This record gives sequence, structure tokens and C-alpha cells, in this order.
Amino acid sequence: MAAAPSPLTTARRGTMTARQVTIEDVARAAGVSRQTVSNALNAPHRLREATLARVTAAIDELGYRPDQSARSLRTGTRKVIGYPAPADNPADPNPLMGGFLQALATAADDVGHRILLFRSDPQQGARAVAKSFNDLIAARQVDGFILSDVIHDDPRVDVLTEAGFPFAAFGRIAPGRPQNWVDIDSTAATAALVGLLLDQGHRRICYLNSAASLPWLADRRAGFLQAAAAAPAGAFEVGVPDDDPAALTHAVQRLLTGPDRPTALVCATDWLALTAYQAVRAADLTVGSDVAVTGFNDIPLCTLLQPALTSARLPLAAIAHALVDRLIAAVEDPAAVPASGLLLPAEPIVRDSTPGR
Amino acid sequence: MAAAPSPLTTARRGTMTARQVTIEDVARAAGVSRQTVSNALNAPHRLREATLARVTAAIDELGYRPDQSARSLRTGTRKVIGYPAPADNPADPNPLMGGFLQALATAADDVGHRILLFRSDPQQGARAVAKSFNDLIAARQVDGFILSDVIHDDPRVDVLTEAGFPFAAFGRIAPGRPQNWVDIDSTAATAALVGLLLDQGHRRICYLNSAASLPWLADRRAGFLQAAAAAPAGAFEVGVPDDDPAALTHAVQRLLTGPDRPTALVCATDWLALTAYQAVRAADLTVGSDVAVTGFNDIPLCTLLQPALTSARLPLAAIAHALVDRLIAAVEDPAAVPASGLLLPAEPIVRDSTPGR
DNA sequence: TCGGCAAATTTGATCGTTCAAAATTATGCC
DNA sequence: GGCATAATTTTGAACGATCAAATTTGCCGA
Repeated sequence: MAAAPSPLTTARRGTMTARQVTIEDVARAAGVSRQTVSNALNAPHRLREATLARVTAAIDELGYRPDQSARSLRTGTRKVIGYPAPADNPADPNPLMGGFLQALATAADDVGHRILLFRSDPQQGARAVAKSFNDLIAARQVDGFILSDVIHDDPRVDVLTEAGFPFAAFGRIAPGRPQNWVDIDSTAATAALVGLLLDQGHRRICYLNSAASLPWLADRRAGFLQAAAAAPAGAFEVGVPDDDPAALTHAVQRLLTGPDRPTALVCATDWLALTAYQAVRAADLTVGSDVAVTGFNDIPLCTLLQPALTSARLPLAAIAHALVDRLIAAVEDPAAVPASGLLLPAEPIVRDSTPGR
Repeated sequence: MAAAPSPLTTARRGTMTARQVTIEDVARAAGVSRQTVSNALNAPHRLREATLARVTAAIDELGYRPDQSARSLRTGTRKVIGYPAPADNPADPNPLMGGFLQALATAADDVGHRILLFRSDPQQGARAVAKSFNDLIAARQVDGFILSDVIHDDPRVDVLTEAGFPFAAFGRIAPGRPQNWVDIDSTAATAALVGLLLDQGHRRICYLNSAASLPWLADRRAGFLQAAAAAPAGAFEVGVPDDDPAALTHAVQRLLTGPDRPTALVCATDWLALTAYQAVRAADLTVGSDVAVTGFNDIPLCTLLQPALTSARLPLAAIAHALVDRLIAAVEDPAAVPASGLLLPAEPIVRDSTPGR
């Protein structure tokens, strides 16, 4: 064989598979040893300024990037965060999942991490869920996990707690488990929406809840009740209709045509608000002037509706950053479990569905 | 130092960080060598039946899973597919992204792969996009990429073609580049929707297009024009209103109150259909009985609307599987570039917004 | 000029796996 | 039974990086 092949200075040729540039190549080019190149990347303060400059130049010149597999093998850290893709439930699709994942990818990028999306279908049973997590842990593919749509006594939390593996959750975790969670203060946000309506003079406000029993829905309802209880005298009602749009429409229509009709509808979700819009129209009333409506989540639909829907916006970027920060902290010191979770506010976005009177 | 520590038979203890189980541990437990364990996993046919059984038992017993980093380092294959998270564009959020990613995670899982989500913001400029891809390539973190929302002359396609790195695209790729794409036959689907309306006796059908210039929108429009041209005598129109909901509503309202009002509205997207619904109501007409409406994409909104919206459903699972299959093929044989892309049909889902007459 | 000590750099070992080739064991056939 | 050949298993090396320890260099004052 001829002399050792020198790395192609231009690795730009599309067709041929160029041999990968290793730390050794950079070392040779800069006239230093492997370890010095490694230090240039991981502990630059240890190098003399001139050396650092020389090595950095060689790195740029050759377009060197350390092989993450080799690095992971040696250091045990992977710079990858696992995120289980929840099953696609056609009955309750999560319109925010796309946006949340974008925010997560951005937040992770800020600390040099990536998101590993893997299948984990709760419908396959707890055993399958546990396996999907344990496989990733055993294969050492991730440093930790971020969970979303966490519910009370979430089996995923149990699996990870049991395994002693770092994670952070979007959604409150039951007491007695690691309190490494971030959540929206849905209660306060709903109360704020109600407060807004009260300020605008509404006195007959009706809450439309979803039939599903999910923690965030319970929180929102609590927020409504709380604001209602603290309000000046006035009649309030809590409707809890089904998720079937047609049935819900009829229920709301009945409400609106009966005596003492509400002047405002506070909806647990934007989708419920859409149904409410349709019921209001079916009752020959107008959203905004006749009946104020608020939603929750601030999905894109809100601005497409006419009038545009007042809603509570989830601070996805802040949530994602908080989750990533907490996870990284847990990875770096698995022993330090945060004493409490973090509640972030959801900002009410006021639009034409709640016009000032 | 004492004797070599034997691996904990029960690695279940949550608090202590158990040493990881290596192939060596399994080999010792099964009374064979490293390589035999490796073969049990990667080439079981090479082992005698009795040996295989013994090794498999040891693997299960110890809960062994090969370290993916070590394996990647040696083999060069990572079992990870990169997916760039498109920037969150509030003006045109993609309501299907969540569902698409779920489908992708599932399809990848079926062939033992995972999805690596990384930030790649086109708004940061072509240079930043190229860097985000090249970083991942140079760090050898992925085997290939899957792109979505691919447009004509997509810069990401250029970057990957240039780098000679495997990828598969959801969305047609311009000729002269690797035709490794999968797409929806939007043209045929739109034509099918028009055909449906024609069958129902509609003769004045209006197409509502979005102002954005995107390939799939062009395809849908072409489908409309094509079906219109082939139809029996009848008047057709093509409206191209703006994306501003209010302005669009007015435009449609004018259409509906003018002479020769259309009896059917074919909308380029479900969101446009939502606006159309509101315009129809504003014109004191009823969706369904007075004016038929169709959408495109079949987002969750469709079934929440009243009447439910007829739309063309994207076969996300089939798309995801096709993309993964094509990518894996490209990874295994980078030389073999498919001669042509793959068009998948979008199934019209008929609902009450297009009632039979 | 020469210790002494800190700073800078290099060397050897190692992470856990698979490849390639060598070594061992089993099988078939006369 | 003996031998060629196939089947099975083992050994040594390597993937590309970082750690830990050893070595060299640079700087300062006596």
C-alpha cells in the first residue's frame, strides 16, 4: 500500500464517499497531538493562544467535527433527549404537538442537544411502554427524557423513577415522586379570563367543560369556580356537556334560548369554543356583541374565526426551555431532586370575541 | 483492587447507578466468548441451536442491550433518521406536523430506527441551514434525513445532494436531482372532489385558492382546472383571494350574493373552508343545502365543523412508511438513485358539507 | 546558569462493540 | 478410522474519541 492517505482537503465531492475526518487528521495538520486537539475543543483554556489558533484553523480547514458515537462511548454522555411520541388518538389530537416539538428542538439546540423521537404507544399496554423506555436506556441512546401530557400517576413517570433515570415532565407529577415538572397555571389563566369578563360587566357567565377527565381540564374548571366564588353577586353555571359536537351544540343552544341566558361562555378548550360559536349562531345570536366567548390554548384556529377568539396562550418556548434546563440539571446531578415543580403563566390573548362593552 | 465486580443480577435498584451490562458479562454468564454473543444478536444462524438458546437466556437474564454508541462506532450505522424541525411560522402553522411526526416515529420503529429532531431554521439563511445538516453529518449522528414540506428547488435538497448524503423527501424534487421523493397526488384528489360535486349535479363550482405560492397549492388548482375542463358544459370560476380571513370572507360573500352564485366551493385548504363557512353564513345561506363546501388535508377541524367538512385525507402512515423505506434503501445503497418519485392518493372523505342532492 | 514549579503538551489505556482471521470442533465419505 | 471440508467458536485488532498520568517546555528568581 502507498503512504497513508491524507484527508481530502475538499470533501465536497458529492459522489464519492470521502473518508471521515478524524481527530488524528487534525492533529497531523496542526502539528500537535490528538489530545491537544481534543483540548482545543473541550478545554481551550489549557492551550497556549498560538497553539489554539493553529488547531482551530486546522479544524476549520478540514471541517472536523468529533464523532458523536466515539465521544459518547468514552464519556457516557450523548447530548440527546428522548421524547416519546404519544399515540395518535384521533378522538383527541393534540394540535399543539407540532409547535411544542419545534420549541423543544430549539430549546435543546441552545444547550447543544437534540431530540430523539421514539414510538411509545400507551394503547399497547404498560409493559410495552416500559419496554420502549428501557430499550433506549439500555442502549444508552439518550441522556434523559422529556415527557408531555403527563397525567396524575402517569405510568411513564413510574418507569423512569424506578429506573432512576433523569427526566422532566410537562404536567404535574403526583406527590411522593420526583417533582421535576413544569406546568401551566391553567387555574390562574382561566380565572384571569373570567376576571376579564367580569370587568366587562358580564354577570351571567357559563363554563363549558369537556367530558374528558384530564388534570389540566380539572385545573381550568377550578379556576373558573374560584373566580366565580370571589366575584360580586351574580349567577354562574357550570355545564359539562359531552364531546359530541352536535349534542354539545344542542345543549348550548338550549342554554342560550332558555331564561336568564348567559352573556358569556368560558370554554375549556378552543375546540369547544368553535362548537360554541356554531351554537350561538344557530340560536340567531352573534358572538361578541350578544355572547362573549373565550377558549384555551390559542391554537391557530383562534385568529381564523370571526370574530377572532380570545384565548389563553401557552408559552411553548418558555415551557420547552424550562423543561430542558431542569432535565440537564437532573442529568448532571441525578441526586438533586427539585423540591417543587415550576408553574408558568398562560397569557390571555384578548380578541374580538370578548369586546369591551 | 478486589476481584472484577460481577454485574448485579438485579439491576432494578432505582437509587444506585448500576454499572452497565456489557457483552462481556453476558459472555461470561453463558460460558462463551464476546463474539459468540455478538453473533447471537447479529447472525444467529451461525450458532448451534443449543448455544444460541444458552446465550439468549443469558441476555434476557441480565437484560443486556448492546451499547448503541459502541456499535455505531464500529459499524458506522446509527439507526437514527434526522428530521429538521421547520421553523414555527405563525402565519402558516402546519396542523399536520404532529400527526406526521407520530407516523414517522411509528414507521421508523418498524425498521428499528428512531427520529432525531433538530433545529434548522430557514429564516436564519441558507448558510445556517447547511450548517445544521452538515453538523449532524460530520458528527455522524444520523444515517440519513427525511424532509417534509419540500418545495421546488428546496435548498435542503441541494445541501444533501452536494454532501452525497442519503435522504428522502415528502414533496416533489425538481428534475436533475435525485428523485427520492414521496408525494400526495393533490391534483387527482382535487379532481376527485370536483368529480364528486359534478356527480351531485353541481354546475357552478368555484375554487378558492390561497395566496401563498406553494407546490401543493399549485397542484390542487391544476386538479380543479383539469376536472373543470373535462366536465360537461357549465360555468366555473377560479377565485384567488388573500389569506386575510376578513377580506376573504367579504370576497366570498360578494360571490354568493352576486348573480349566478356558485352552488359549491372547492377550497385549497381546510382553513380556507372554515372561512368559507363563515362567509356562507354571513350571506344568510346554509352550508350543505345551499352551498356545498370541500376542504383539503382533513385536519381535526373537519369533524368539529357543522356540517362536518368533506375533505381529502392525507395518508400519513403510508407516506411515513414510504419515506422510511426509500431512505433505508438509499442508506444501504447510496449509488442506486430511484428513477422516479412515488405518488400516493389522498382519499376524499365525504361528509355533510357535500350532501347528495 | 540552574533548580523549582507551573503550564503546556504528549503518551498509553480505555469505553463496548464488530470485523477479519485464526483456531477448534463437527460432519461426511471412503 | 482417517482425512478433507464445513460448521462453529475464539482471538486480536480496530472504530474515534477522552481520561489519567507522564513528559516536555517555559518562566522566574537565586
